[in-house]
Amino acid sequence: MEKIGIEAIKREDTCTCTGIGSVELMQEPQITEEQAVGIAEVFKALGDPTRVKMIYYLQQRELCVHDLATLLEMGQSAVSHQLRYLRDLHIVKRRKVGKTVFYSLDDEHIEQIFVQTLGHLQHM
Amino acid sequence: MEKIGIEAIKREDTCTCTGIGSVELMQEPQITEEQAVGIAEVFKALGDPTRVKMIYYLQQRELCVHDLATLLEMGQSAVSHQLRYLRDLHIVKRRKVGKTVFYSLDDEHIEQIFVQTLGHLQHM
DNA sequence: CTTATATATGAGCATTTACTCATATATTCA
DNA sequence: TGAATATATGAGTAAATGCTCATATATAAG
Repeated sequence: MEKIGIEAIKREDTCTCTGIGSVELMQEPQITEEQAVGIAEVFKALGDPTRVKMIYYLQQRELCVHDLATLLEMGQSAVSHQLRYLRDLHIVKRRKVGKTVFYSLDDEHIEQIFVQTLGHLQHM
Repeated sequence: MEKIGIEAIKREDTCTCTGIGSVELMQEPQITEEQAVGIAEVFKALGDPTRVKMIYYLQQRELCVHDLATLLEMGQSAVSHQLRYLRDLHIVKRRKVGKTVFYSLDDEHIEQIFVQTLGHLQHM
């Protein structure tokens, strides 16, 4: 992942762009790789049409796997795999009642991010 | 993409989960495939560590391709490809000065989504 | 015009993703 | 206990992704 190449060295020697050394002026707290990966992980979880629909529906009400599959017009297995993915990220949680497993949103922050973004996108 | 299979038919016939027909009670405006794809597209654009860093830096100041490559410790080509991707989504815009091309954020909504999400993630 | 520099882009490739299929597990009911 | 149902999961696969490498384009300087 990390790469130190000819390109990096060449880069240092040549361009100063504005001539004011804009990179050096970048003094605000730099973002770390871990932070960037963590932020990207959350956005990535919301970055798929199937998961967008899932979260959209679950934001309205708790739903079992079967009903989600019906709403999404998808196979049970595919839905279950996606729910597993979202559960690993603590975005959804399970509630088991007999044979049935009900899913709901597990993170208020994610929910707010989702709803706020929906609001933003309506004005675009 | 659309699939009408044995699974879908079987599903209709059996489970009612709570027995109150929770799917039928889902009467709020359903999300369309196009809407879900559009929403997912935006989140997906923010769902990569490289692009997260890019947007983080560009949210602070306008930067040329070269300086971005230096900050990201990445090759010029990779950075240019990602900028192209973000530009196609109107998330960043170009400003050309001689040989140099400066990039900055192009969408106030995306910027707000990004910053608000960063705020949320700090409290998790 | 020629050379150097800044950026853009097409092709190729390894990895990741999102599904399907088959099957495992868990629970209810006869 | 055995059959039926609801969900979970591992393996396999086609498509998407994010990079590298080579090269094209655009501009400036000599």
